[in-house]
Amino acid sequence: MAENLDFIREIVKRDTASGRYGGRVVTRFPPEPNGFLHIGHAKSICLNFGIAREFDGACHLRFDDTNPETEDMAFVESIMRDVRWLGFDWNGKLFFASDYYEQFFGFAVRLIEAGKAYVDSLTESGIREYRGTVTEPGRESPHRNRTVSENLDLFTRMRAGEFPDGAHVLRARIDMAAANMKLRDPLLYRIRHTSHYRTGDAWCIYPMYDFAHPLSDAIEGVTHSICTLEFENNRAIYDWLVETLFDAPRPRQYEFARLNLDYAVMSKRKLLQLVEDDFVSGWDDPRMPTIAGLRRRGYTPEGIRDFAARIGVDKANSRVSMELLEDAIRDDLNGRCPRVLAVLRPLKVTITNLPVDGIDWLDAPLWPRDSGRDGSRKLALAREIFIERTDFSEQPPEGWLRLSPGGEVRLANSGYIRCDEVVKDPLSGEVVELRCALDSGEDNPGGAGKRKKRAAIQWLSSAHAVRAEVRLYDRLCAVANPEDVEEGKTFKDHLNPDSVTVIPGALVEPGLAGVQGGDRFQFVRNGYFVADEVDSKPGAPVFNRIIELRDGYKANKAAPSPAPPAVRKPASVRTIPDERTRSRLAGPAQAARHDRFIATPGLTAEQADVLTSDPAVADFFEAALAIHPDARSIANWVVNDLLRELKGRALSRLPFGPPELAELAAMTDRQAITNPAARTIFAAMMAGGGKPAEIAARLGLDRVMSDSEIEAAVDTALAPLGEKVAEYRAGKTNLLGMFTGYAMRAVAGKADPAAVQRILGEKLGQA
RNA sequence: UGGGAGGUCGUUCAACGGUAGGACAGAGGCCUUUGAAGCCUCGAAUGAAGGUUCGAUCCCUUCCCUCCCAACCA
Repeated sequence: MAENLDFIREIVKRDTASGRYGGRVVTRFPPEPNGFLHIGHAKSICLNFGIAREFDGACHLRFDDTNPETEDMAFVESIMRDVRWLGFDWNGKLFFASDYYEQFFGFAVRLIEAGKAYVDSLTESGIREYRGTVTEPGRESPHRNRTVSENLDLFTRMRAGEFPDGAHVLRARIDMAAANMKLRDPLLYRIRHTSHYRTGDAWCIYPMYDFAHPLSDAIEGVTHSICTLEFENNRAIYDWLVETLFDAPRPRQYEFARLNLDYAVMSKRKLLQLVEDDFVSGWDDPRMPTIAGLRRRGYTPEGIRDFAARIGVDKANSRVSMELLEDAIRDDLNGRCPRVLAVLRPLKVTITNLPVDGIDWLDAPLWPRDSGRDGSRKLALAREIFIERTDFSEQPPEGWLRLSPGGEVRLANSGYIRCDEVVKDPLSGEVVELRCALDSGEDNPGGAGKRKKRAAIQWLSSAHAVRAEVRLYDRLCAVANPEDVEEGKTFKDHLNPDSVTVIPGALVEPGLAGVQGGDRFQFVRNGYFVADEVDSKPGAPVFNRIIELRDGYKANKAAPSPAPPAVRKPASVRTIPDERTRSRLAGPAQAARHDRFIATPGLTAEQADVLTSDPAVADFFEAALAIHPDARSIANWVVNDLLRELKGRALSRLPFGPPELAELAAMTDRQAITNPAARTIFAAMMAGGGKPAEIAARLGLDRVMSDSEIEAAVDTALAPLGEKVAEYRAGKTNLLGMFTGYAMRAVAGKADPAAVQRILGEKLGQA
């Protein structure tokens, strides 16, 4: 397994090690069957199924089908196909939220019976009004305090179909004033007199995502429920439900950043628009970022999985550049595609020194030399051939390695041709034929020098080449971030009008006439191509360009990309305790205390702010200060160390009090213990309480090393680092930090850092 | 403006208090019967300010910036 795990795998690993779920790891991929999967889902699939695979667990495929209005069996099937194609298997763990409807109903009834859910009869807009806003608390619905029996009666009748859509909803009774809007009595059930693609008309009430999802996870024994960032606020509901309805160990939700790709749109809504407006040929159009589209485009599951691995998993919103995907795909294709010749835009070349009827059969390897793979096919070389129109230039730019009037170029797998004559259409002036002479192609060994460096171009005998349709694809969008559109425009205004180029008259080797849909090749110098699954027919091949080859020439000649817009760095702001700070203080007593702290020698204004932000913290500080009257020292402990630990718990539940902290500070200040030792002791106090002096004695931290002891320790630490020490002495002075780290570990907190550094400096100074 | 989550080379991910590293992209070079592939070299970052520490990308504080949340969608 990889050295550096992403934060989710880190959690899974920790849970596995601690036996939290008895060593079980169960993830799930839970799509709603209302559309096609896209590359963003692939990230999630690779994550969920990948974790299951790596930790010897299971990943369930569960269809989150709780909305009868949008879902369909066809989507279920396409999703299953796509997951399998990507190379994952749910091993029979196939589930549908709709199979849990009866259980869901039972859980809802339990919630009602416990007084934790109620039937609300407000209208949709009424509910919205009562919910409040992000800055104002909501108000309780007039129906919030219905009796249990009334709720039960209403809910049962909702199910029985006695009410029209929208008449009632079931809501969790949580907190209408919660700062987290999601917690303001979230809806659990709504009435929908609509047939469901699986349950038909059996139900007319349907559970909401926030209800169905956590329950499904818990029912299936999911351990790690991994979803995208936009569900962070929903986690509170998730936890509330699994905690009130299920026993430990409960599933936990973790969120990661969804994938955004440059030059692509990823939302189902937008993708649907592209299909409906006929901008693309369908969900599997080779330009679509759907799995079906990528498959038809010729992308490989291996390449996509490699891409998913390369982008990693994190919580930072990001937009991955297309190049990363393309590189992963190209990398995979490079190892698996035989090389063949194709001429996309043919230009006739007559080789004047070849006989009219003569044919040379050349042996041409299918794989590049460095691949180590064997295999070849015969290539016919005749008097009339075609080369790529773009491989000839009448007025070649500097550095041109291809053909030009009077110049020569190598024919792939053959010799050199020299362009003796350019034939043009008298009317249009277009070049229609080149008349060239072929020579053996050998350099003059030891002779008048080697030939000039030349390209080796693709070509095809006109009598043997087979016509093929070739489709070249470019990015769908003209801008990197189509989600970010200016006022009055939509993403459709930024679509690339030239995202596909069809070349009906391309030429390929005769061996490609009978390709099967899905066969992939590298057309030398033109890129990787796949025979189209749908349109390619025996005798009439159709190829999609999967991806171009990297092109050093084009890259060189490309216009320099415009400098990214300068990001304005925010001006730095100095913190000054001001009126705003004071207004945050809870009442005049705190304000008075704030004044007093500011006036206390050794305390900074900033510390005074922090100390008074919570009266309990201020109390703690003052109590400790009374025992060890060094304001600076106590404040540092409280502000830096105590506050950090307090993030997870209340001050009242601290396993020690102000006297212990004061004692710790005092011991440190009178140098009875070293600073590092004090920190170790603090950690021990946090873990289990106790007196600092006793802990110090127990851990052997109650004495400070002598210089000779430190020297011995430093020697030991430095011993295996000879190479690094040499580098240091050679001038790599930033290694000092590393040496200090090793040395500090060696003295285990029993030495004064200053002394360690002094001795270290002496040792390192010695040659 | 309430709550939540984020901010490391151009991009993306590492570094879990101890040498800021990889990949993609970029520049230069080697090699080459693919201007491919491969190989080598180089440039390039911790949002800001304070604080704690021998030492801070990492811990504390404040500020700035970005994203998410007020569907009977998921």
